[in-house]
Amino acid sequence: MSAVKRLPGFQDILPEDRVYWDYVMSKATGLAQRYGFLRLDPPVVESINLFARGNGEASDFFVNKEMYAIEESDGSYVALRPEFTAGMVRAYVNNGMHSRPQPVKLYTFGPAFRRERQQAGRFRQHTQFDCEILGETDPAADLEIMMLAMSVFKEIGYSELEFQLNSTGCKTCKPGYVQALKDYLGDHLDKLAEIDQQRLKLNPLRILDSKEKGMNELLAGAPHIVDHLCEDCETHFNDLRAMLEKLGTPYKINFRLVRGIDYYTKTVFEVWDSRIGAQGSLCGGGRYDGLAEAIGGSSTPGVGFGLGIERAVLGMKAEEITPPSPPEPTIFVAHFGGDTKLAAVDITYQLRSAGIGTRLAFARDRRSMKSQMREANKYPISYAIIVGDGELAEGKVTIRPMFEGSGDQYQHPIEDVLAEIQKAAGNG
RNA sequence: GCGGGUAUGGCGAAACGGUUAUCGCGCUUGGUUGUGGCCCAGGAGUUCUGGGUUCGAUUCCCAGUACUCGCCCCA
Repeated sequence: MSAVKRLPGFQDILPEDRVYWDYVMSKATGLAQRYGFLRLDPPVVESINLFARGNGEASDFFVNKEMYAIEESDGSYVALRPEFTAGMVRAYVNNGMHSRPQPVKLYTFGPAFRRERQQAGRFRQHTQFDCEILGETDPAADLEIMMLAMSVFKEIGYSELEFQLNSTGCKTCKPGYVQALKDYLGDHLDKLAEIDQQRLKLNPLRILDSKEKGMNELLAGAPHIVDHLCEDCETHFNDLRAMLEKLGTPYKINFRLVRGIDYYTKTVFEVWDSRIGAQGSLCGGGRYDGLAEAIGGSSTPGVGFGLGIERAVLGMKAEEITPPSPPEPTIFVAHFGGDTKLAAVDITYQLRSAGIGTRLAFARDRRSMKSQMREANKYPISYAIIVGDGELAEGKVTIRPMFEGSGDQYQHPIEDVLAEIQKAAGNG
């Protein structure tokens, strides 16, 4: 029988990779806290309605949107969350967080699921760092979200970062723009790929980020949404730009950056690694002033971003950023079984209780000292404590320094081993 | 759902239409009785599966499967 295999699109995060993850997560957490965000973890599973929201037949929706849906015994559907924002807003609404000081600034970490085919950096289970500011319309909140997103990468050590920025308008001005875009593309139907002709009917904004050939040329003459914004959206956009410029933060207006669903409003942004170019999108976010209402809450403005840890780690490796190594035991305790093993166990737990990382040699029977020392040598051990019959009879153990340029081994009274190691390790 | 690429021991590679398929790393055992890193000797691999071509295939062809990259979708 062949071994059970990991599901396609899912991954095992091995110890060597996990240190990258921990690094990203510690930087992100530290920044979020410094910005005054509080952690809130919504559940992994939510009602399908949270994500489907009146988009016609729910089953079509979650099949089309590659969602992991589970049928309950009463015939209703629940889903593994495909993203965080909806759950965060639901939590805000359900927990009456509008009665807290506004805005409410929240962050979280966790897995999200999309039933999609695997490609570079995209998995069926991916892990996100997510931040939201709820209950605030000030573009300074948009700025805060953007700066927080970029700062995570900056702190990790990314060197060439910039924003791609656009506005997606609001229910007042977006329809007018969509019509203008449709009119323009309708005049050039013959130049549209089949897939884009489909999109023209279903979701014309998506044509803006089409990957079909010739789109750069065709879209060069297309209308830009920033020329179609209503007064409110235009002011918001300009205020945000003024703040970015005040901070000297590089950004490019990218009229092809869009959101197709209508509860998205105003700001849309991505953080790009400008060295990688068009494929360099590291994370994205934006404003969604219509979402709370769409899920049945009272109108609450919101802005946020989600950052995929996998993508951040991939970039770290590309940038050759090495995360710090986790602490490892520096003391090794070797023995020869029998009474020496009992003494070794005792010493090991004395050291561990004192907060000293210690590795005990395992051996069901007597094990050769060569083998034990070879084991110790595989780890960053600075002192080996050897509990031998001879020393034990005299109430002593051997302490053998193992770091480079260390001195000779020596014997030391067993009852004083902890103090001796504390002293030696303090100097070493 | 659609399309491209790749499939050799834990990992990275090599080889050839034909006797026991090679190397490095790693793992593991041992090198006299209680001691690391070097060195030496030994140990572990049905060349993804199933067909086909052939006297004979790991090597050629086909299918399947897996992995991978891209498209669709991206809240």
